[in-house]
Amino acid sequence: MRSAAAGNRVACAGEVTGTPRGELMQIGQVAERTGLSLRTIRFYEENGLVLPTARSEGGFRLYSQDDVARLDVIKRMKPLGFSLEEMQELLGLLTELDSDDGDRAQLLDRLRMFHEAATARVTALRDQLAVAEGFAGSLAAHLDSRR
Amino acid sequence: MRSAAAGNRVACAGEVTGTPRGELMQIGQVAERTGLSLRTIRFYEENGLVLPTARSEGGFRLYSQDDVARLDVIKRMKPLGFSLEEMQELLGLLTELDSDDGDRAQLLDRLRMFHEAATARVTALRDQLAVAEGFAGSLAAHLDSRR
DNA sequence: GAACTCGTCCCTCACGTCAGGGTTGGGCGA
DNA sequence: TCGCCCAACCCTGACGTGAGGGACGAGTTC
Repeated sequence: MRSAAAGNRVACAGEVTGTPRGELMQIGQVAERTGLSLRTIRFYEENGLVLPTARSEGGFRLYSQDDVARLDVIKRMKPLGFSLEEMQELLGLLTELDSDDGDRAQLLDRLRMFHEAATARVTALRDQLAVAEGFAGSLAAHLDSRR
Repeated sequence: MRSAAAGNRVACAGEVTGTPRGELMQIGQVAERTGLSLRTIRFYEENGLVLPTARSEGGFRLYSQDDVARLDVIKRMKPLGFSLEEMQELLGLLTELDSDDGDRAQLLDRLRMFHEAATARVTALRDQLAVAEGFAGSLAAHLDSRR
């Protein structure tokens, strides 16, 4: 299905491979880079998580390198089981901290709460892992005894 | 919410604590024991995972010790991310193996496949945990540097 | 009569999937 | 050089799914 060769953009002079910095890419390329599905990327936009930097004349979404970075952050957050709403808040928090304009102390406080939630989720994940390992082990035991 | 004290069954003579073996309990007690919600237990029944051993005259679900054991198995499977359908199959498999009647070799083969799937899910969980730890760590780093 | 349970209904979340149509840009004929 | 075609890509909108959550009015049990 995915025919990578049939790109509709000819390589410019000096361009070696992939998309050069400063260029915008459309959703398919972003999906390839991030490993997210088109639907997922659009869904994140619907929910205000990552808005494409631009749109083409005809309405195609055009993403910058920064947009892709945001998507990567989301991808790294996912195993923590945060809701989209929480991810949105955290993303906003991080960009606000980068461009210092808000109430620094309050921002850091909120960030600390996220960190607490994250570590809590990590221990929950560890517990889940232990249960999972236990179950897999008991399956193995069943197999051994019934051989 | 969960009022443990308000049991609607009076203790019989000779009964010290909890529900004695051989007795049936209704859904609330089962929920307490398993840590599953009433809704979840009913949902599992709807999907053929755990049917109550009996019903009261008036239609209350009545569960045996074995039923509770099945629910516990499900609870232990959950972190592996199996679907309800898969859990149903695995439960059936196990009971078929206990009461030996079917094609033993084939049953064991299917069990082996479950074991493989389980170990695969375990490694996936480990990966997720690693990502989660990484993210939590980067949050901590952010906090440190912005202090 | 208080606590418990029943079945039924709609709600949520994070997407998947389908349908039907529009856009992009290279290539080709004229 | 202009126009058109075509494949590949993309759009919106709507409905479906999995695993339950929550509420409700009525019935049951003790």
